[in-house]
Amino acid sequence: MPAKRPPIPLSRERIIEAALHIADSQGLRRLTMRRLGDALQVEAMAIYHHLPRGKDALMDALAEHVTAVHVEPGGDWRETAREWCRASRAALREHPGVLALALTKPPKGQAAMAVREQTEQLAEAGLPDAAQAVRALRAYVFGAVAVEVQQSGWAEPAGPEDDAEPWLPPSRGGGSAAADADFERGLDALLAGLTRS
Amino acid sequence: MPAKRPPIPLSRERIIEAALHIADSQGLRRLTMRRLGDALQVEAMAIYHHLPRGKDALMDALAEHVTAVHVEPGGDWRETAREWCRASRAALREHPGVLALALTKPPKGQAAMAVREQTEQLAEAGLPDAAQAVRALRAYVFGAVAVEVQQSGWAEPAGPEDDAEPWLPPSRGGGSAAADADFERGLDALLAGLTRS
DNA sequence: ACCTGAACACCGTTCAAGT
DNA sequence: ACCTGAACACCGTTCAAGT
Repeated sequence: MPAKRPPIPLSRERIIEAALHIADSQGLRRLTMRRLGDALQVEAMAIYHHLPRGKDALMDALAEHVTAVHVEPGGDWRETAREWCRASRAALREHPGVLALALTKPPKGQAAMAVREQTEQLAEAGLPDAAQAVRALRAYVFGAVAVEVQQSGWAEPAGPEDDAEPWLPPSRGGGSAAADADFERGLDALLAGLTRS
Repeated sequence: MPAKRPPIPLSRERIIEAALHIADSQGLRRLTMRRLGDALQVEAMAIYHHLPRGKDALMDALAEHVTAVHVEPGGDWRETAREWCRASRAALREHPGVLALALTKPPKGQAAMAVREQTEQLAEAGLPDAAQAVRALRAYVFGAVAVEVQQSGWAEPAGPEDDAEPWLPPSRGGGSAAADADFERGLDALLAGLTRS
């Protein structure tokens, strides 16, 4: 007989990881407490022990996970801003399944802290209205990733056959290299605009 | 006794209207076929007669409704683009409850047609790479509205007391006038960037 | 043609109970 | 402390039936 599954203790981190996998591979609408329990080899009710507010808490945690990024402030404010935007874009693109949450839920917890951190870094580096700049940068990243993911064809039928991969290589409707170039070009333009305001 | 309710025939339009009202006032997660039926004075199952693919079709229709905008092409391409962006922003802001769908679902039907129309108008007006410009403009609007709605505090607790209003006046975290000015300023910068590329 | 009733499989969440 | 079983109210969707 197979060795009895070693009962790895459940944890917030393991739950979030499994939830991201389901959301990215099957879509947010198929992310279910019961399915999540199955993926974790546990009854759905066990999850409530680690996320007391249940599914709402899970959704919040997913948005937070994909949206709480950090960078070290090297170079001038322009370069710091660039790194923030690149890191944010990468985090969002990695988990298209929860993009809707990330773009829609106001930042809480770690995510709110990351926004404050970003604002302070830019202000310290000498940018006059850092709060407004951060809003503009966040908006830029959000919009760019939204159209990239739309164009990639994620959220389409896809059928229940394909299950394992986190997501197909984003090489459709223009390809990743072109998307990268577009992103950097738009980012440069935005940074130029922020300077002379 | 009260006059027997006049049986206004159900229709796709009435269904979508009622669904938008529920989503905007109570959130997408509370938009339910049964609740939607109640709002329309009809059993939930009647809806399937007008939206054969059920809830998926409803979600598609909501995204389409809030995303399929049209403008008449007056002035140069810059002014046409501006009008597209203003109209898109207005449509998205009017229905924060379905913003997640609008930013996330690839355009279909009327929405896809609107994108094509916009591209053609800009190309006809002499813009070299109109397709790329439309992507950039859509991204700009999406991102701007996403942070505006996040900042407005929509999607917060709000409780089930407040039910009637479509949405509170967007006068929080900076106010609508400041948001309008930010939007126009960013739009000008983007249009300038599109010119010299 | 349009709507309803009953039924089915599946949800989120609670609570007492097990270990 | 951590997980389970059973239960409850609610969900999407089907299908045969009513008018």
